[in-house]
Amino acid sequence: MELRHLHTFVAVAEERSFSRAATRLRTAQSAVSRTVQALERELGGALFERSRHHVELTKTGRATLDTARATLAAAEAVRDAARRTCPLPADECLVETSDA
Amino acid sequence: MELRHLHTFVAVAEERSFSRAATRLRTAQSAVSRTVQALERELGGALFERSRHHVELTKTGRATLDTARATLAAAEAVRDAARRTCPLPADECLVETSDA
DNA sequence: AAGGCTTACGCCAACCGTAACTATT
DNA sequence: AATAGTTACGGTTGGCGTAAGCCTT
Repeated sequence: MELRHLHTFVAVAEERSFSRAATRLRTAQSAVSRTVQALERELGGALFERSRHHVELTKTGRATLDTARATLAAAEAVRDAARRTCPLPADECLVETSDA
Repeated sequence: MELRHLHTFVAVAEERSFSRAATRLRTAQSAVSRTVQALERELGGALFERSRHHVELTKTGRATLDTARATLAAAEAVRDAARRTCPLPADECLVETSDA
């Protein structure tokens, strides 16, 4: 499981559409389809019900969505924490931030 | 940024050693080195001070460690949520978990 | 000189986009 | 028949392991 998978999953869940998610993510529909499939395989359960009317979350999908969002938010917190400590563009911090 | 990066970062931080982290992660030292470098580049700041005595966290590294752990825990929560809803080995849930 | 982090190199696996296919409305 | 998701295919990218390099102790 990677953040990329979760990002894609959340996009599809919110758009309730693979194609709209692809547009939002600026990628091809096939990539979205494959990424969701990979995640479903890894988690051992379908996340979306594709057949009947349109795309909707399965029970597993609904149970997973909140934690997926929380994970993405946590990842953003990592970026923020780093940025807060080292707000420079790059080089000076990369060479040495050192300690207090 | 991917979960793989964070996993490696946390391992190095806990072992305070790239080589021991590599052993723990069952991978080569060079892979650990490259992964940490990639994360540092993306976050825009060094996470470890490698030169003086041994390997130790920089200020940025310390600020980032907790959120990195939280992200990994959140990712585990995703797995747990899915497993809880769909506790089967695979196929039945993959075909259709459906809703209530 | 030995241990440990980094860089170079070659290989392999994974991802992506295009395009063809299938199914549903 | 048109829209939407999946599968196939070829190309590119990225990560890993081995091995050589470099620096510190």
